[in-house]
Amino acid sequence: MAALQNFLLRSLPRKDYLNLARGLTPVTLVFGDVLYEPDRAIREVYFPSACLVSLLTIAEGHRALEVGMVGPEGMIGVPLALGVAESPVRALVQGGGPALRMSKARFLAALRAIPSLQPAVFAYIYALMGQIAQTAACNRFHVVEARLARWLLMTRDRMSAGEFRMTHEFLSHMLGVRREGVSDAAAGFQQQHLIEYSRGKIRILDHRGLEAAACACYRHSGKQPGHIPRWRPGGNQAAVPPTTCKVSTRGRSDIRRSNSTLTTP
Amino acid sequence: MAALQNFLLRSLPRKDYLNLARGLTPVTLVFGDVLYEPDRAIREVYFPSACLVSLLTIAEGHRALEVGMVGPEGMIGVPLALGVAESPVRALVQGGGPALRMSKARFLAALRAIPSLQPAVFAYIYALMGQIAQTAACNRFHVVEARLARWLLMTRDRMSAGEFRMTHEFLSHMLGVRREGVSDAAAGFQQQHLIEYSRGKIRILDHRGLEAAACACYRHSGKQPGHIPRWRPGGNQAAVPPTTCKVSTRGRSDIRRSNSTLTTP
DNA sequence: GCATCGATGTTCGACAGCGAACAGACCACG
DNA sequence: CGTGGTCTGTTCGCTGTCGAACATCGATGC
Repeated sequence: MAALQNFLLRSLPRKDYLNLARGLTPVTLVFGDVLYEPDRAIREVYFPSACLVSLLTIAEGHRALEVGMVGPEGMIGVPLALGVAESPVRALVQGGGPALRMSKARFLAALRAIPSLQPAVFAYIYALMGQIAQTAACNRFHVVEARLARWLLMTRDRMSAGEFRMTHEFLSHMLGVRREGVSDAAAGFQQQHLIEYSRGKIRILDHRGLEAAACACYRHSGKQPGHIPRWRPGGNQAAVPPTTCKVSTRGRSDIRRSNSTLTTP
Repeated sequence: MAALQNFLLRSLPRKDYLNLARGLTPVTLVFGDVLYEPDRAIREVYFPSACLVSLLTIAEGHRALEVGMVGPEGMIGVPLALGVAESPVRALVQGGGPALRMSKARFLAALRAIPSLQPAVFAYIYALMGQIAQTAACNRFHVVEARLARWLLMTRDRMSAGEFRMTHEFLSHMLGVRREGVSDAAAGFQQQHLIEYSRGKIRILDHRGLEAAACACYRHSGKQPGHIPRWRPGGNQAAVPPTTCKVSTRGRSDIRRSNSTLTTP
């Protein structure tokens, strides 16, 4: 059933979910809808089932820039869980589809009444912060082509569909580049038979090929929208040794050096 | 007293602060210390008094990039408040100075025991998310010079000092550019008598001049570390007709258009 | 004072992305 | 069935940043 397609909700004990469900209204989000505008009041939250919402920030005099992507793994409206009723970003429906909506009041009440909800939302907030940080670096360092590939794959994962409506113009707003830059990159992919597109429709043909063209960010934070780091009371340092990503091609671990000469005066 | 220099703590009722203070240990953070490494366990939290910690993300094969800056307005270790005991970013001490430290266990206990603490931390998490998003756009769109000016001003505000130790090399890691790019921009500022520097020391001479050279991001999310910034996207020159926000220099409000043609299939 | 190392200055070619303008292709609608 | 508007292709010069290499200058320790 569609209601359970949202991973965040699905992670709750069934009893709690049923409890919560009374306040949930199935809706269909439509491409182009703006759910939140920066600094405007948040009136309801959304749990995407098979749709996709972009979080955008806008720098004055420039393009918009996507800083986060919310699909069935998360929810729209996390600031409410932090006690703030506005959003720092614009939330734009980017792939239409079914979602579950809940009013602000009901959501706040549910946070108090249903003990398993808050931890789930918090874990998602944590994951979202990581995603935003990762996206920031990606947007700074990687070329349009790699970012486009990453974006297409992430969208595909969240929409569970290999085809979606999306113009180059629109994409340029997500990636923070010119429309021409998107067209260039897309044309390249089409020539390699990785994708095909026409007038606002894009279809992914060769998923693995696209993955090869995408930057590593996709492998790190893109796929597997469902997984969220678990908190172990004991602390879990042993588990993950690496992830300390190499810093740059030329050794620059100097940044960690103890710097006897650079102690603050 | 130095302990109260942290705005987050100072926002608590005095009684709660005194209660909390028993678990706080005054420490001096030293330039270059790494408090957290991505995906490693968080063992304690820090409340900066007059020091500065950078949150860095690392894209593989590239430079580091600062995505957030924490001074006396915030704390280090917010994931704990979300029930997660690891950090998605590296936390690097960037301006040494006094801070208050608290063990993970005590902090978690305090969150339960002191009712005013959680809302304060949550409000800060919200502000931090806004800052990260804003920084992402800034890093994407603005030239090195403007970002350098912004960075210097933000650092000055948080360190409450017009002079600090900082090499161009180090700065390049914060801004995500080459060292030479920083040197260029800095040389320009020095020639204009906005700053002066030598061998790892930078002094701000003309604060207002720097502000003029900085991107608007500084005015929107940079200064006034004490108050939770009501973050506004880019310009907000008064009458931005609400939901329409200008998207780029050339009219592009088409992004919101009702899209009868672009409804998902 | 001298050696050494770290910090900064300078230069080179290369290139990704920008801003602007225009042309062609395709679709929806009248 | 044509027409208008949208989407995509293509071009131009320009600028900011990159990568690499090397030169100099100043502080620090011997």
